[in-house]
Amino acid sequence: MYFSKLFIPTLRDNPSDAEIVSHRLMLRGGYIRKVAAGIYSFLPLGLRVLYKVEQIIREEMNTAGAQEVRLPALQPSELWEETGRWAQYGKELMRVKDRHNRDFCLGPTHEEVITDLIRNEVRSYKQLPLNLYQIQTKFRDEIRPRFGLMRGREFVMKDAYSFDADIEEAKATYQGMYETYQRIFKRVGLDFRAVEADAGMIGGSSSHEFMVLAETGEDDIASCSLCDYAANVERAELLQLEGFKKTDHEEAEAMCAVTTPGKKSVEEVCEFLKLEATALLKTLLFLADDRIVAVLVRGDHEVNEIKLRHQLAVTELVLADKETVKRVTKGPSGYSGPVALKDIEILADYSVAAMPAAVIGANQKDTHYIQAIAGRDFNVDTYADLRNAVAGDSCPRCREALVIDRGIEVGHVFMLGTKYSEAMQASFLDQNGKDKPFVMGCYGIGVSRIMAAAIEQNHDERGMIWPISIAPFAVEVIPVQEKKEAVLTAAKTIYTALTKQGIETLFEDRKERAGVKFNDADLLGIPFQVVVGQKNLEQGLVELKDRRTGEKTCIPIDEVEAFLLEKCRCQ
RNA sequence: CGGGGUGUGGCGCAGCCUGGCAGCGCGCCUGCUUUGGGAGCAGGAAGUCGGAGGUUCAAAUCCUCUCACCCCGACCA
Repeated sequence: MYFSKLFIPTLRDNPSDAEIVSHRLMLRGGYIRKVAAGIYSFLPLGLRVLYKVEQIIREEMNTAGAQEVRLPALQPSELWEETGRWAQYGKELMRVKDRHNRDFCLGPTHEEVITDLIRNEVRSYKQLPLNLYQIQTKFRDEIRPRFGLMRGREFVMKDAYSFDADIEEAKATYQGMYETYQRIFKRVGLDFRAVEADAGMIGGSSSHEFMVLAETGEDDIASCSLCDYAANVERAELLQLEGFKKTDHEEAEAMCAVTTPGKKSVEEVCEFLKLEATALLKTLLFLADDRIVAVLVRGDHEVNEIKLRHQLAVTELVLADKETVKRVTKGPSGYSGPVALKDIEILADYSVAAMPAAVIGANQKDTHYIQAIAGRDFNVDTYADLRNAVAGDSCPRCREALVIDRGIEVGHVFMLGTKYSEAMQASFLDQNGKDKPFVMGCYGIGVSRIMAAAIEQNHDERGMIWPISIAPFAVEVIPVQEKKEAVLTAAKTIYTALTKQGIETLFEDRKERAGVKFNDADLLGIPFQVVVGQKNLEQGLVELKDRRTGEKTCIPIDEVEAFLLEKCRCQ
């Protein structure tokens, strides 16, 4: 392709509304343009990358025996009512009405539609197993779309759904998809890690996320420094600490009140009392379905609402508002503590049991208690794993220390079981003529997010550096001093030869100065640049630049083709 | 949803406090020169100052409302 013919509107300055590097570079390089918050147009270069990623996914999914379909983005509310998710999905679901005032939504995911399809068409175990996938635009009205393609309201996703006759087969399918995902992300050229995850809104029994390691990631991943355990922190199980002996209440000092004027937050109280956050106990009130519970965690820990939700077996869980706090604790918010909470259930994280004596809120303005001891000064109904893992916590497998990394979720596989098939009465007849619900799995990949993740992991101060498997072009041929007939002819010859070899090549034919071409080439991040210039050409040489290493080598002009063929093949 | 910030030619910004001809850099168009890392000179086109209302002789500037976008948070006491 000729550069001058392609629509590549590059920008010299950084756009003011792009913060993270992938967003900035995609805008600058003319890959995408914003239409509204979280909604983007893909320009020719961006679309080429998107297609590259899609193609890799297709090839691997097909190899794994999955079949591509295309389900509608526009979906009737009835299907969602069947699973209860019309109500459950909340504001994130983009809802629309047709002219007859009937409710529809723009699909954020397709469990309902696919299950409806299968229950209508599949009757017998002989038609199983079945694994269908699609690559399609999804719609989610995110609370806060951000970071360009990272979290959009409209984005491209590959979603697959598997149907098996029993749990064992479904597990094998799940395992197969897990391995397929490993291959996909490897081919795409990402440094990633598969981690245990919570199933969230999709539901199901087990799930794994595929995380691209990057500082700008929105998730925290806990992984063991010794064994291969890795999990999203919202999922990572924490063990009850062993070997702790409860302080002898008789010998311990009695609890007493101290004045802490205006000190509400953990930091303020710590600073005022000259204590570490580990000596404090936070008391949080939650509205869990229709009851109120109190949760205690150490000052430096955070309550994990997902774990709490599982522990309480409730669907709705929100932190209590200030009014509720006042009513229940009879004290102002900021000074809540467990002592006076006689009538409500009190849960505490395992780590609380290991605290000898703690500072707690006194349910009175400007007052905290010190030397408070669980079991003596206040009651704890249940100890459980209720907090997020932090660096240094023990690995649940081998007890070594966990480390925390940031990650971008690019894939997620779920073992759904019969959640959707039962809710929607999707069943088949087994060998014995018995009616059984399908055992399902579902498998998602954020296709457009992969683009962003790839840039987050592959860039320098000059621009993007695409892995060759998803680069919009493999090679860019750049003639300089192109007024000279020989230079232009030589460059064109190389371009034609490379293209003939099936190497996707961009020909920089613009009438720009060399500096402009070089800078734009580096910005666009095409893996190899072939620079054709007068001086080298006189000696039968051209310059080859590796965008990643910045290394420049002069090679004989008639070896360029073979050289690049080799490079493109082995990368 | 709460907090903070920003809207001025295509892009990046100044001007606003203290009201008085709408500016700068880059880009764009024409011409000449230049040509291996974002050229020089000359000429030129291009802006309802996010929108609505108000105050005023006069509003980008002051007031009110509103919309959009970005960042932080998601009630972590």
